[in-house]
Amino acid sequence: MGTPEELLDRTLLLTTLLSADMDAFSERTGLSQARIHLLWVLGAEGPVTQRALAAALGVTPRNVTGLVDGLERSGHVTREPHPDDRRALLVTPTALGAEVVATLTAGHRDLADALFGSLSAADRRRFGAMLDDVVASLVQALEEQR
Amino acid sequence: MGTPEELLDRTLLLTTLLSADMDAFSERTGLSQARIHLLWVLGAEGPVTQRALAAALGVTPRNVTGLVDGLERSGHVTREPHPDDRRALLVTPTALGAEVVATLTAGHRDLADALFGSLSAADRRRFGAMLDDVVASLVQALEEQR
DNA sequence: AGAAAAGGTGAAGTAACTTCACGATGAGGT
DNA sequence: ACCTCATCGTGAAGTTACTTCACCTTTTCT
Repeated sequence: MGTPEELLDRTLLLTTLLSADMDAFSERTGLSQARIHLLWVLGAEGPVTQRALAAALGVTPRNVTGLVDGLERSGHVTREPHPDDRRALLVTPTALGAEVVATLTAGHRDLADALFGSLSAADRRRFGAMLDDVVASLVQALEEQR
Repeated sequence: MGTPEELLDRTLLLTTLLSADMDAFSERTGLSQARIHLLWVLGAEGPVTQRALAAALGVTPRNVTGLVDGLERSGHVTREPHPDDRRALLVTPTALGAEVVATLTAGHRDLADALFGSLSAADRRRFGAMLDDVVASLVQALEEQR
């Protein structure tokens, strides 16, 4: 109990569970992970160009075209002309899209409370500090192997 | 600093980084995530039927057929007849496949050490305990919302 | 022996990705 | 003004990971 590998496995278990949580949301809304992710970014950044979305999502611009196509069909976003640049389009959430975003952020908050709300402030600080260390180690490990 | 939401965000960052690490491995080996996952299970369980793989991976048996097709083409596994059941096939790693599995488990160990090796035993225990609590909370949250 | 269940695959379809080519617009230098 | 070059989005074509449904073969159960 408490070996590095056990900790890693438990962390990986956590990631699978988190992804299960997202899948549940996905099922409830009928939206794919990719489209939810796009809406999430849209909620954080407000109306943006597809190019910006591609950068934020880490995918090619061409792929964003397809995702926006789907979200437009399902009535979650619209493509508005960019006021200053006639090449660009501003992807904008509709009322329905904004509603999903609101549900999304509410779910995020609820999940955070469910997971960490019961911890004492001191424990949260300790956990956060350790998490930071782990993240830093991981970033370093990633850079080294490249 | 240290609010539940910040902790969740940092945890999500950790999952992103872990997935980046897997992507890096994927790139190095030229194998997709799905095929690596299959090989990983194969490494843990030894030669098994496709049915068993489907259950372990949480996908349909039909999908496993396709994944094994790919791994067979790339020379990582073979389909051996099952000694007791002529319907079934035993997916078996080749020498190349076994090598990838070995690299995989070595990478897993190295990553665990890189992330948690520098922590004191007491810290590891504390972190593990908190991780357990968080996982338990998450499991409960998942059950409630269903 | 006969029915039902289990193992694997063909066929067909969806979604998320990619690269490459191309048309339209914007921006900078001369 | 003009030409070049970068940038925004999309059509075309292809890959991979998935799904469901139908089907054949073999095992298992009564």
